[in-house]
Amino acid sequence: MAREVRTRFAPSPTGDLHVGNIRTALFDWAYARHTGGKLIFRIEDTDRDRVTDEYIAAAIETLKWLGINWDEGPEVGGPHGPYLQSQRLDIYSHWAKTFLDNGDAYHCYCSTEELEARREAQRAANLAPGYDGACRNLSADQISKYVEEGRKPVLRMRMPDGETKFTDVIRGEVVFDHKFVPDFVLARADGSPLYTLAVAVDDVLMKITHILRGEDLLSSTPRQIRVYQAMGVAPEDFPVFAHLPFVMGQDNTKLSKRNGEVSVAWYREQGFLPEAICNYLALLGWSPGDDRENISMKELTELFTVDRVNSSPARFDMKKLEAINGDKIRALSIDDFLERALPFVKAAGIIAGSDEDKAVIRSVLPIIQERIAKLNEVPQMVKFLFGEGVSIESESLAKISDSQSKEILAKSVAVLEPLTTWTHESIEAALRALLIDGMGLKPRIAFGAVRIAVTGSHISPPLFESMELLGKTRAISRIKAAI
RNA sequence: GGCCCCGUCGUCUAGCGGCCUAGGACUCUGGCUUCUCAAGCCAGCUACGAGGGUUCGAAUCCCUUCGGGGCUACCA
Repeated sequence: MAREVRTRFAPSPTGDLHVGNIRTALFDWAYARHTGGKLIFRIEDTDRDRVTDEYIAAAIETLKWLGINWDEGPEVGGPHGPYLQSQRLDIYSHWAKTFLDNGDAYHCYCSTEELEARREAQRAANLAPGYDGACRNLSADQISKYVEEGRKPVLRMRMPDGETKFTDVIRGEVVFDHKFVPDFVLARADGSPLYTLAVAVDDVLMKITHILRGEDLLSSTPRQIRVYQAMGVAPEDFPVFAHLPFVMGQDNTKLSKRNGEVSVAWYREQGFLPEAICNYLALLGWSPGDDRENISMKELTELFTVDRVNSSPARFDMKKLEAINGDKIRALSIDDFLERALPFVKAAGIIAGSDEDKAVIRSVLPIIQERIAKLNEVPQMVKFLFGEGVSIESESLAKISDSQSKEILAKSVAVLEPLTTWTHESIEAALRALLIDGMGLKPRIAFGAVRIAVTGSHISPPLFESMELLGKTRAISRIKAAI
């Protein structure tokens, strides 16, 4: 019987979770859900100088917001916890000692300076830089001499001669000659574990069956496998590896803070919908195989398979994200749209949040829904509905300063004031009869003037609907004010 | 430098030997629609990095080359 799939997302939160992390998390999640397996969420915080509690909390919050949930990990717990590596130090110490006792690992007394000097020499000689094995077979005398010098040893894993061969689901068979995989450090001189130790130990102990991660970790796979072997794991129990292609920035290097917006928090603030971000990211390095591009989270779990993941890197394209975001916004029900838009309107200081204010926003949402691509555009579109008067943008003001515009506005007031029913139909009928049929004006000229007077801008939601929502009194007084 | 990964329109991709004079999406350009802006609809531009093979036949397989990226820490 096939083992139950157990994937894991194991970030090292040294900052806000970024787009690349999320793409990985999304694939891990989708694969677990697709197979009916489990997603384990683990925090790799062995380097506590760089990982803070704030970042960890933010990572959890971001994942939840995106709709990525986990079966084991922080908050939910699980049978293989704890899920923060900083709380698993005893476990790593145990294995470090075991490796040392078994001779799989050894103490290395070389200083950082010595190592660096030798690496430089290797590089200069066109050799593969890496640990030269100086401390592999130290005699008792040498060791005591080093100890007397006050040197503190790091724990280094012994890489035997030979090669490591494994099948990456995305890249096929990959082989690394150990000549290019030097003995690597497992634990610092102070005994604290490094990623190389912790990641492998945890994947084994947490019974991870599939490791989907960034391709930058491809070359560290032989080291990880070496640890599995030292732990006594049988080859058939090794996890399956799948190294995901990078998400690249505009300059075609791995997406980072330097070449694009990477923080998911930033995208959230800009008004991108979580389902749009996930949909877009899912399409970066993966496709369902047909021409579908609008994919919900549920559909993703149904369609996602690792063998459909691309091996080549994908460039992040903000334009496409915006297009998808616009589609998702248009697909929202009005109530849902309202809930999502409200925080942006409040943050802009347009409303305080009374039920009355919400009702006004809700009334205008249908006519602006297809006009925005991001939620942060909502405030600008709805603000004309608040306040008695309206301040007219300077650029627009110039367009209604001429005498013809004044005439249009004045006559408009005259036909609007007698109206007994104030609906967009009645308003349009009155204005059309006057300006288009009566005065023979071009609609864009005639309605443009009224639009500026009423909304304060030459760009606005549909005019007649806007006037209806604004109410007769305010609409007319604004027109008068502009004359 | 060494090792590894990657290479289809500007971008994301479909394609896994004939269905490809290479399809879709985003972008861009033009048009239609139209009260502005959008949305929508239609049309157009633009790609198999190069060179060798294998084969009746290659975007698809192999080799070389060029190009891009990653790794090369007591970071992850």
